[in-house]
Amino acid sequence: MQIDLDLLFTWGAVAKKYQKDEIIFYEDDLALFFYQIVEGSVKMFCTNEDGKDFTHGIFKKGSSFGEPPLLIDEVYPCNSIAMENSVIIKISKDKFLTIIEEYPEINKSFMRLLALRIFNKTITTKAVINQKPEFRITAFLEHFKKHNGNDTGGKIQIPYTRQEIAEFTGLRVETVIRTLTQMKNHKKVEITNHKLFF
Amino acid sequence: MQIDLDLLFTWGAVAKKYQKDEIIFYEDDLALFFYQIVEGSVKMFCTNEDGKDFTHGIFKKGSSFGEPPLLIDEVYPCNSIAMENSVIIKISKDKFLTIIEEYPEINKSFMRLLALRIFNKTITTKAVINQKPEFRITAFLEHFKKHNGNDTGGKIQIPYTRQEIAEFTGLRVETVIRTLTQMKNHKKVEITNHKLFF
DNA sequence: CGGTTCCTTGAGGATGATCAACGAGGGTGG
DNA sequence: CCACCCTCGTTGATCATCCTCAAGGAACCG
Repeated sequence: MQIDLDLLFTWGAVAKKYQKDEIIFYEDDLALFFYQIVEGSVKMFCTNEDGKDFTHGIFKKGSSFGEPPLLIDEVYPCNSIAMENSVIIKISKDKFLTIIEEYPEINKSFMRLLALRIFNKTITTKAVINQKPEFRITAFLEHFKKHNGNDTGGKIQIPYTRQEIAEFTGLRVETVIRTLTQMKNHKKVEITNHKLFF
Repeated sequence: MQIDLDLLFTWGAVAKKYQKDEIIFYEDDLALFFYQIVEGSVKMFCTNEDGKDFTHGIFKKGSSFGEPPLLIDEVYPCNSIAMENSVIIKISKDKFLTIIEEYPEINKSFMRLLALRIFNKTITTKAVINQKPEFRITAFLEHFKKHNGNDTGGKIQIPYTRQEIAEFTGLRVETVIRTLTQMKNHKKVEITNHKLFF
């Protein structure tokens, strides 16, 4: 979703700069603000006791993130971090809740956004529950392509490192590498100069 | 969420009986109706190519289910099945969308429901991504207790079979059994007469 | 060209899945 | 009341595979 910036500022929002790798909020923080990315990108992730990160999602310019806990007086279930130098607009929970009550169009598109998130999480869960690495990776690649692909049907480059793919799929780097090598041999992906195409 | 039954009937909803184990909708069906349980309970699940089921959620009397695809013109990502003889009220997508536009209170509580679903799915994903069976099972048990527990802090009986726990956690029955036995030895659960307490 | 980050490979081990078999309980019908 | 069946719980042995640890190579950038 994208709420108009002027509208947000009218309601008292402020923009804040975050450096690359700066944490925006931590897991277990109480949710107090609505965040929308003006410039840059943000990753939501959590770390388990083994020190292994899992990426719940990446949000780009124009997207909001971390809204669900606002509506149910909950704490954040994961951390969020700026993946590059970013500008993020924030507005207090109360004002955000007022905005989605006052503007029917925003209300509708926000509701659709939530529905889409649930839908995507269901798909992700289906993929991640599957033990086979190739299946998980393929699901991730398809999801990426669906949301970022040109519709020509041709292969597109995947702009993530093996480590990042590992964090998206809940696998280890080495497993990702070995699985991608197999997939390359089976012509399911292309790898040129270590760059991955799907 | 619970929409008032009279209201739903006023808008043209109809109630339908489903036998135990009857499928309500299939994965990949286009979403055309809003469903709310009047009597009985419903499971959303999907089956992977190994024939292993994963349970995405169980919905009880008073709950609605399968709403997200309605809002985004999508197909269902999983199947739904009546877990017992049930009565379910259904109303067309268009009428449902009108209702949530017309009634601010319903709109708000529906939005909160969606937010809660996202929140819970995030928690579930965190648990399921963790390879350790004990962690996954504990997360499941805690989730169950949180939503069904008396607040006395005492142990409650878990009304699911080992197979059902396996389907909730993405593990195999034998693994669930062995893990539960270990947890019993470590006093993390109680097992009396094969009944499980947490 | 030195450092950093990312990619790759190999060997070994841990562990969950799989397969097979049996036990336990509850309900039903004779 | 008992025999039977059906579902659920349990156990053991074996297998497949992902993770782990360790090492080195390739690309990129100042």
